[in-house]
Amino acid sequence: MGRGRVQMKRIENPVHRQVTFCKRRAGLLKKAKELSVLCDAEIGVVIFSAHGKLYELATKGTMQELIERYGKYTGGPPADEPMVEPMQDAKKEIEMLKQEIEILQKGPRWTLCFKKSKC
Amino acid sequence: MGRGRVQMKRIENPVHRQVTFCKRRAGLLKKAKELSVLCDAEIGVVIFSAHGKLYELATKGTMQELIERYGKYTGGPPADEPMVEPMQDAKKEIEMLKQEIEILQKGPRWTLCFKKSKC
DNA sequence: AACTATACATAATG
DNA sequence: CATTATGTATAGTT
Repeated sequence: MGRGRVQMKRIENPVHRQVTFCKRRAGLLKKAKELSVLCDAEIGVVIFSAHGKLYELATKGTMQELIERYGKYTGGPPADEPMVEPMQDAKKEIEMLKQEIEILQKGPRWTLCFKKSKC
Repeated sequence: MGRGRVQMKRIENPVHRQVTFCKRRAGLLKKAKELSVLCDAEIGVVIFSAHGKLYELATKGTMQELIERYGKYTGGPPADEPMVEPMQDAKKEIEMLKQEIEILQKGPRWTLCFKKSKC
């Protein structure tokens, strides 16, 4: 990619991470669309950001239809799985958010503020 | 890409199309995994080839879990179970922390500010 | 967000 | 399947 190599690990700087998320998300969806058109495939992409916002793409029909097709392919109606211990997840999330706040507060003010970003 | 440009239309030559499908499918899944790791996102990709074969990727948990999450997000919580007391507190705290992060991120209304000091 | 320098993906070959 | 020439994606910068 751009300048210098990229470590395949979570980007710690929140601003940097957010910018990368926007750019790469756009790139990924574009690639998915291309693959679908070039090779006549039906593709669905679902992305939940770290903060739980949903981004999606379904290249033919709707995501619902694709999910149905997926369900049929993998074998029948999905059995309800017991949720992972929600409380544990919550605590984990709280920790991460606190950490992020700390980074934001410490962090230098170098970046740009995209006030009306689509991301 | 490689040599020469690529028309964004279905590749007619079946052999060529199949090769491209394999390569780009691998590339797409790799990109998805990278985005997930770098930006801490939960991503699901479902690909049905032109001949109906399924390829999939879920970066956290299973595809089923992701589909469930998708359903909840888009359809709203159908029938919420009563939350346990500490769970409610946790949710509340998460909300507050997220709000704080948002304020911190959007905070200073700027233009360009490359200095580490306030502008 | 626009720009630029590079790393990467990949179409065409071998 | 390995190589390689080129077009893209995108990290860092401003």
